[in-house]
Amino acid sequence: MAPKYKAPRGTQDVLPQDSWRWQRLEAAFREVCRRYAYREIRTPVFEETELFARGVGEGTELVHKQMYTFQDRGGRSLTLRAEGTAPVVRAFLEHNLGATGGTQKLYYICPIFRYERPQAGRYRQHHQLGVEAIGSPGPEIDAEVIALYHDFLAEVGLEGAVTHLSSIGCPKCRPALSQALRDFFAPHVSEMCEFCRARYETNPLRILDCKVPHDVELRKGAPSALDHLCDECREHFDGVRAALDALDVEYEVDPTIVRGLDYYTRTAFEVIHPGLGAKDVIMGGGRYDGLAEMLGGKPTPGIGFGSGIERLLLVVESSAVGRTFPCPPALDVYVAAASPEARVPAAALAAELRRAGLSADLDHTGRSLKAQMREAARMEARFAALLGEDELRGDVVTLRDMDSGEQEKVARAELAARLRTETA
RNA sequence: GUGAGCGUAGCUCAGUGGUAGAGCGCCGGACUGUGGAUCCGGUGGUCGGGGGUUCAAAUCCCCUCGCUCACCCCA
Repeated sequence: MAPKYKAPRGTQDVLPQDSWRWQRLEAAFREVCRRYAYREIRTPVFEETELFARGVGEGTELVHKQMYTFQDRGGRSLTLRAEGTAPVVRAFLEHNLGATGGTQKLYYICPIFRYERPQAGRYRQHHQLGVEAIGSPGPEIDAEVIALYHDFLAEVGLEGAVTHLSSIGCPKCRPALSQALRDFFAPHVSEMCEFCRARYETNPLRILDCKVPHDVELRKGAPSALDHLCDECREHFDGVRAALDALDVEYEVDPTIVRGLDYYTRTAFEVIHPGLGAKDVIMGGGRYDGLAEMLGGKPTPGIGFGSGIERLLLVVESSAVGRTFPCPPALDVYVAAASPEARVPAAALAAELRRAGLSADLDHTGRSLKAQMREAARMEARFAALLGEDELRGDVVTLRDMDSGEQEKVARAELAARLRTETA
């Protein structure tokens, strides 16, 4: 016990017995992105600190105290990717991806770093899969992005997720909403929980997101974010709803949705999956029409989402989907040496089978035949190929079906072809 | 950043002042060339780390690190 080194706090190793789930999830996402014609973008794992500070917002919790920031040897301030959208928009601007006109549709699967206290479904290094559609202001693209995610969940086989949709307005209509909320809550400030009293000052929208029962009571009849949208934002929101209906995407209108990053405008959405403790949001996203301009580019609308892979896997493992996920790949054949003299020929046989496209393994530690057979069973090998004195003399192998226990002698020259048909 | 619970074998855990244990796993044997069943044997721990109290500490006290959950916030 007490090994000298452990993975840093809030990070984790994905071990071989788990990594196949990651691969399965990522493959499903790539497949759905392919159908929707989103193409992968890979950005650096660190960026100039300024990118996040500017793009995400100086006053946000994320920038204020959650960034992994360091100085490199040249004195530059760099920050591990704290969030998925700003780097993608930076790359979009840097390489002038908008030059071709139309919408740039991009997806990513990458690690995200935030200095937070870890808990269920929250890590200092976690991984997100997400998309960004840059260049289109219309509500149709908002609906497409949400539909893509729904199709992804269907591809994974996950049920029970609920999409919450709202609009948080634009810089033109948001001040009116904040003022309306302050007016409404002003008589009740002293009754509210300590956090909501702070929210009243900093961001009254967040009072709508509070879970304290008394505060939930207080906000009955409170102004809704959706009631104070300007005409353009209202029209856009209605357009998103109409497009979602046309695409047959189910959702709930939820005006309590709040965004933690400054760049969000208009459409905001979250996908919730219940039964995972306090962290039940598996996907969050929205529109960011002002971001490109904030980063020094020309005004370019955009929308996207990020979804936490660790949380998705938590949901998958606690639901029936775990059973529908394909099992880890079984081994085609385990080559067992019945005697020390057979070990080198066994290695040669394994190499031959591998070159024929089969997955084959064998013992490298000189264990007994019994132990080799145990290992074959543990690895869920479809077949075991036994090689001993008799087999070497007759240029054959004893082929054992690990499920039925039946075995027979097969000419070595025919083994690969035989196994290929049996395991096809 | 705040609060609570927990750190004993690879895993799950028992042991609350007196020689560190069980089950599972792993290795071997019964079956001298054959897995998943059974039985037998074996391997395995600076009891998270440091300091203190005591004749004696896994056990009591202090500090520290880590894990877990919750708050804040978020994927």
